[in-house]
This record gives sequence, structure tokens and C-alpha cells, in this order.
Amino acid sequence: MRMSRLLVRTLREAPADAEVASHQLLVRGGYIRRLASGVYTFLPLGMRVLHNVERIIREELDRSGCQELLLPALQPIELWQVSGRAALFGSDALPAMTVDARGGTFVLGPTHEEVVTVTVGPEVDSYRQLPLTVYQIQVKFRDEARPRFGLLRTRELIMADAYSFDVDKEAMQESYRTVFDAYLRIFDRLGLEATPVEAASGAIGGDVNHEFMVPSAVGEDHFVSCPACGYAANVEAAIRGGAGGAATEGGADGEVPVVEHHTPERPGIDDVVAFFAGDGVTAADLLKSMAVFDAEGRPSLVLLAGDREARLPDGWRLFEDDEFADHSSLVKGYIGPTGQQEHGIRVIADFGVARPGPWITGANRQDRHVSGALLGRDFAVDEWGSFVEVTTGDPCPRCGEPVGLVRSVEAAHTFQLGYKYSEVMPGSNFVAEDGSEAIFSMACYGMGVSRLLAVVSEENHDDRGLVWPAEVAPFQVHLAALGAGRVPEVAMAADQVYERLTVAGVEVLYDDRDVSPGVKFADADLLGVPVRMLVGAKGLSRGVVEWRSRATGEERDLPLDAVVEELAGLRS
RNA sequence: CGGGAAGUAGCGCAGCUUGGCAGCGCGCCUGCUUUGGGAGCAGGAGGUCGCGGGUUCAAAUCCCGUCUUCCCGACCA
Repeated sequence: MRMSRLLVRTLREAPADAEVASHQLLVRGGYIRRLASGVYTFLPLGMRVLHNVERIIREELDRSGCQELLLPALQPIELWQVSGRAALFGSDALPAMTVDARGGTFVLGPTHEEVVTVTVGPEVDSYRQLPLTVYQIQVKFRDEARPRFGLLRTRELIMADAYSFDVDKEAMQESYRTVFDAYLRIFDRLGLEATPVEAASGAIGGDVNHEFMVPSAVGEDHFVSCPACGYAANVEAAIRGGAGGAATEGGADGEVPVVEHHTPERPGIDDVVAFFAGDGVTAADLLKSMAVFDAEGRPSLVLLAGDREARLPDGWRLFEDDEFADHSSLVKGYIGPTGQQEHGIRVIADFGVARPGPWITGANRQDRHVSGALLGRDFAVDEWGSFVEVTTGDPCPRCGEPVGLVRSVEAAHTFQLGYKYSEVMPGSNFVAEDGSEAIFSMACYGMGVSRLLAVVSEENHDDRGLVWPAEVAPFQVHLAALGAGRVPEVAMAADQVYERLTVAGVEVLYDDRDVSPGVKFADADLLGVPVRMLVGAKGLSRGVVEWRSRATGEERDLPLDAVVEELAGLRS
């Protein structure tokens, strides 16, 4: 490609709306342009990188036996009513966009579980056709509350998503592992260090699921990582290790009296800390008591240290305001654990509460708190568990060693769906080996392709510009002719090198523009093609072209007639 | 959705306080000179000052409304 013909304009300054390096450099380099908030155009350079990422994904999925198809982006809303997920529209969990047309209301597909289930289902009548994994690379739409950081978080995004169909759960888990491994290979080829972590499943659903996290300073997620045993989980799903407090109960110092305090208008942890501020009390001295219903709907009280953020297990929920009326022992804002068992309330404590105290907690009376409450003497715990958001230094749930927190970008998310969709979407039945009728056990696998461009460029740049890994670079070689306008020999030699490399199958970006050398150098650095080659009067006088690595800065002279031999097969 | 900031040429910005010819840098076009790390000189094109209303002899500037964009938070497949 001759640069004089390429649709690209590089910018010396970053646009004001670009905050992070990947966003700034992709815009400055002429890879992408913003059309609206969270909506981007891929210009020819960006398109080439996108194609390369897609090519890697296709190669690895095809190699794993997956088959590509293309599902519609426009989906009849009736499909979503069948699955029940239409009820989530407009919620934060599923910010879908809809469009009214003559054929009815359509959903701009935010994800494709419904469509793929009703598409594949009727085509499969027998267990003999299984296992089956299909995938697509498609545009998806999500009305993000807050698009951010260029391609990292957008409202229109390109995603690769695979769906597996199996005869039962065991077979599904085998398919899951196959695609899981393919995803690991994809990240490896992209030069990204992706860590699979246990995650929460959100609006997609299912039991087991993993996120593929790429550690990054611009990440919006954090995962818990145990350096000792390898445990890794999103903070939204991570569990803190620990043991119940039996051993520490009874160690209470009986001389600490329980004192009730009049604490009007102080329902929150911060309010109470402020009240006791003069006594050197911190949030860690407070017992946070939360009225919840557990997964079985039983009213319960969860205790945790006042300085920790709560994280309830799936299926648990906090009391609504009006539900306090049915439980007189729970006074909103002034709840404490003492005597709750007598009112039929189970008391469940986080492992972090397993010290005797003394604790400051609610008095179960309006506008009253108590200090000096001791575990074992003044209140009892029925069950222990992990009810806090895990943070650095907490014990690992597997090995007990302290864990760390890693900031990261969610690059992919895979889910073992089981029967969640096949039991509600029509046509999901087939004849099993024993002649009985069965439904698919499914899994789905989503990877943010356009987001990967942001991640790869974020992790591969320096202060001069992008530094693409060879497999995704828009070109393999950036060939610049210096002074071709006034030295015919340079123009001839550069043209010849360009022709020969192109014929040899090397993807070359040929900077044949009549601009000063400094501009060519700066643009080559900004665009980030792995190899830069210079043809200039200096080198020609020695019969060489100058080779330079964008990543390392290493330079070599290549004899003119050896260029093709050196560079052919860069991406074979 | 809550808090904050900003919309002036393709990009980056000044001008607004105190109303009076719409500017600067980069980029773009023409010519000449230059040419190994973002060249120089000369000439030129390009604007509904986001949009609507109001005040005024006069509005980029003051007032009201509205749209858009970015940041922090909430949320997140």
C-alpha cells in the first residue's frame, strides 16, 4: 500500500476527548474515529488490525472444531419475551436498545443466546449430530451507561462469541474446556497475558463461568490472585478464606461492660464512627449488621467488620424497607446481633468477625447503639462464611496465604449455561442415544474483539506511538523512501524494494509521500509497524537499505538484493 | 442516574470577566527554497462561535432553555 493513497491522517496532538494511551494513539494514528459517544469508525488501518485479530480467532476456533456462522443483529423482541430476558431491558443488567419497524419491535442484539438456540435447535434432531460448537464475529449493541476509554467500553462493539451444544452436562464441560483452551491460545498469540478467573455470571446466567482478565492500568475490574496456589477470582465472585470463630469464642474479657449510647440520626457506619470519634474508634471496631434473606428466603442477619464492603452470595438479597415491619427485632439503622435467634433470625458472620470484640453495634432500638459487645457473651453466631469483598492481604480460600488484587480488563467471558436457554427456547430437543427425548446442555463464550484492539495497543506502546505485535500489525513492513523527490536513484530503488516485497507476499506500507524525513520517522513510530525500512541516499551509497525494529530500536543494514530473502515469510 | 468540566475552522486552543471587524498553532491549497528525526518564506482557502429563545443600537461574550462531549461516582454481559 502506498501511503500517498492510504486514507490516513495522523494527528500531532491527541483529541481532547481521549484520556488513555490506547485511545489517543489509535486516533492520532488514524486507526479509528469517533462518530458518537461509544461509537467508532474503523478506518483502513484499524480495519487491517481488526481483521488480523479476527483471523487469529478464526484460526484457533476452526482448529478446535468450531464452525463459523453469522446470526442477525436485529432480533424480534418476541424471542426475548420467550426467554424472559425482555424483562431485564432498560435495567443496568441488560441495557438493550430496541428499534421499532414495520415488522414489529426489534432488539439490537446485545448478545445472541436466544437467537442461536432457536437457530441451531431445529437443525439438530439426534445426539449423533452432537457435540456442536458454532461461533460468529458480530456487531453487538449495548446502551452503556458510560462509554469510556475509546474502544475499551463502547455502545457498539465487535464481539466473537461461540456457543456449544451437547448431549449432557459432562459433554458440555468437555466442549467448554476445548473452547477455553482455544481462548488461551488466542490471547497467547495476541501477546496478552490473560488470566482465567472465577466470575459472577450476571444477566447471562449459568453455574460455572470464567472471565479472561488482562492485567492493565486502565482496567475497570479487579481480580483476586493468590501467588501461593494460583487461586484467581473476580472481586465480585471472590471468597475470603478463614475458619469459624468457635476457637476464639469464650475468650472474652468479662470485664468489658455493655454500654448503651443514645445515637440519634446516626444509622450508618460513618455516622457511628463520628459519634465515637473522641474514643479513638475506627470503622474496624464496628459490627456491620445487615438484614438479608438467604437463597432459601430465610430472614437472616449477616455480620461483618464495619470497615469492609459487603458481598452477598448469589441468591441472597437485602431487606426492602417495608420488610422490616415484619421483624420487630430488626430496627433499620440500629440493628445488632444480640438475641436475634429468639426472634427466629439466623445470625451469620463473616470470617473477619472471629475475634471476641469488644464491638460497637446496633442496640435493636431506635436511635441506640451499644459498645462493649462480646462474641460468645453478648451474641452468638450460628454460621460462618465469606461475606465481604476480598481485598489485599485477606487469606486465600484454598490455601490460606494472603491474596493480592490485580487491576485488569475483562477481555472474554465464558459461561456454562446448562439448560438455562434450552429449557425455555422452542426446538431445543433431540433424540438421545437411548431413544428418549433430551434437551441441549449449552455453554457460551464471548470475546471482545474491538476491545482487544484497545487492550493490545494499551499494552504495546511507548511515548512515540504504537508498537504492534507482529501478528496483528496492520502491515509487516513500513518502507520509507527518503529524498526520493530529488534523488531518482532513491525513488527507483524504493519502488523496486516495494514491488519485490509485495510480490513475495509481504504486506508493505510504502511511505512514498513527498514530505520531510522527520515526518516520515514520526509517522512510522506512531503507526507502530514492527519493521521499518529506509531507502535513502546514504544507504544506497553502500548498497543497503536500513532495517530497524520498532520494538527494540535495533538497526541492521540489509544488502539491496537480500531484502526479499530476509523479509519474506514474516507472517507465513 | 448523581457530582464536575467543556462545546469557537479538520485537530489543539485563545478571545467571554468589562458586549463593538472572529483569532493563534498544527493541518490543508499554490509557488519558490529546503531535505537522515515533525523545514523556511510568500500567498491562499476554510466559521450558523453546538442549537433555540431572550436582553441590547449591537451578543462568541450577558440571561433562560436545550443538545452534545469528557471526567469522577453508581452500574456493567
